[in-house]
Amino acid sequence: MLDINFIRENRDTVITGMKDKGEKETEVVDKVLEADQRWRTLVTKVDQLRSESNEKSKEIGILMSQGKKEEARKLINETTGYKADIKEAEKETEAAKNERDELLLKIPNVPHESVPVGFSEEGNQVFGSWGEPNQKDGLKPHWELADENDWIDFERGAKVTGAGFPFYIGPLARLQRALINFFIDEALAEGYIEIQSPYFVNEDSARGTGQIPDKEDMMYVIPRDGFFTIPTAEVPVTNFHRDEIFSMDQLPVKYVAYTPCWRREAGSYGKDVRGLNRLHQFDKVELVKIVRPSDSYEELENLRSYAESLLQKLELPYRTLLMCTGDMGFTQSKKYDLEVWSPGQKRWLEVSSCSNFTDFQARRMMLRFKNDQKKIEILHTLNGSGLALPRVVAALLETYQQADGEVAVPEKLQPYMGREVL
RNA sequence: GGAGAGAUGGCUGAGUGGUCGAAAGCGCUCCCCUGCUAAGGGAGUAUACCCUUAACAGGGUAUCGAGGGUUCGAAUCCCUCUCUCUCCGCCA
Repeated sequence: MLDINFIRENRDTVITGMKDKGEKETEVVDKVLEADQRWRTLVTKVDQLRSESNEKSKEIGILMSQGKKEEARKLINETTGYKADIKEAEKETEAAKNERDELLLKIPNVPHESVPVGFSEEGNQVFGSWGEPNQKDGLKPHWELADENDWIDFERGAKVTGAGFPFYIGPLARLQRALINFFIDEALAEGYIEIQSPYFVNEDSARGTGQIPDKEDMMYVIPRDGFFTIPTAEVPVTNFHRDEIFSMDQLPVKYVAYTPCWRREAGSYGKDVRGLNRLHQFDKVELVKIVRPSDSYEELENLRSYAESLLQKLELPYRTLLMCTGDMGFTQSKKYDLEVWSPGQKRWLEVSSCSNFTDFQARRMMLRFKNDQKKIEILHTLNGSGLALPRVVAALLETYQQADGEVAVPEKLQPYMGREVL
């Protein structure tokens, strides 16, 4: 959610930002401003009425305590009319506020000036790359390797739950556990605090990080209890500090959290969803930062390069994309995607997405801090995957497959696996 | 799942219809005093929003778990919900 005062003062910037993100209905900006103006006028009116009414009530109180019943009664009769007036004005105010807030939720975060303008994948810029993508023919895709060795069971997963809910068996189950531990240990060495979160969240939390109303359909719902299964640890972990005010010495806050993630992925199909490329349940180690506004873009670069370092340590070639305005999310101001090379499929697979949300999430969550002048300010939030497991596993299997049919274990993972081949 | 108790400011804790955004204590900040330390004295110390102001600041409204109701007036009375604690049951 953007600051209404920011919109008032930067109407054109907001509209340009919306257009750059591919949002057509930019007239909401003026509608918001209109509703806000109406609300302000009404608030002033309500406050005025309440003030008068309070004044009279206070007088009545004084008269009563002095035993002047008759005068008090007279005043009570005069005051009765306020009730209806206030109620009426409150109703209008509430309506205007709701209208304003609903419209406000439809306005996306403004892209940072360093973000390239573009409206599709083509607009993304290759920010950097590492390693040499293996273009050799004849390398097997991970699903073949997994199938030949009975490492992943998609069919039984489909029987037990549904498509996109695979079982991992034997060495592959262990490989996932090794990756989780490896990722968490690396983050701890970088000063992140490990945190374990609930896997279900309530509606307020989903709203806080912006899954509602923008991306409601991505989440599984548990209607009886009003819960959503988390699509990413970002949701519970960022909401952890909802409604809190930090002091300067508590910042920045850095968390690393491993959780499963559930995504409905409605509308996905084709070769994109083959094997481990796209699942309804997957494991991810997530990094969340809560930082001072002045530091957030620098922190984004740190986050990006940290995520990159993980792929380097696993010796998996990758490239980093700076996402263009149109391919970034509703809530982000700047975003990098890390894509690992999949030699068996000869394509890039997204394994991490590092984003700066500036104050967009924090405002809705009332996530604030007291600055040097003891003034309250909204914080900035960031997050990034460090990393998402399935595609790392896919790239790893395909990259480390050997002529003899075995799959080697990357050196850094060997202590976690206790062996050199899977 | 059954029975009971409770929810007040950073913390502890008073307050059962009127000048209560809320006593007191603790903590914290600033000042004074004291050659260090300890003790003492004074002032201050929630959040959101609206209005006025270039700004400093000032005025107003709301908030005592949440929402609704009664009343001229609610922390205080009524209803609903949530959460916490104790006991019983069940259980990884």
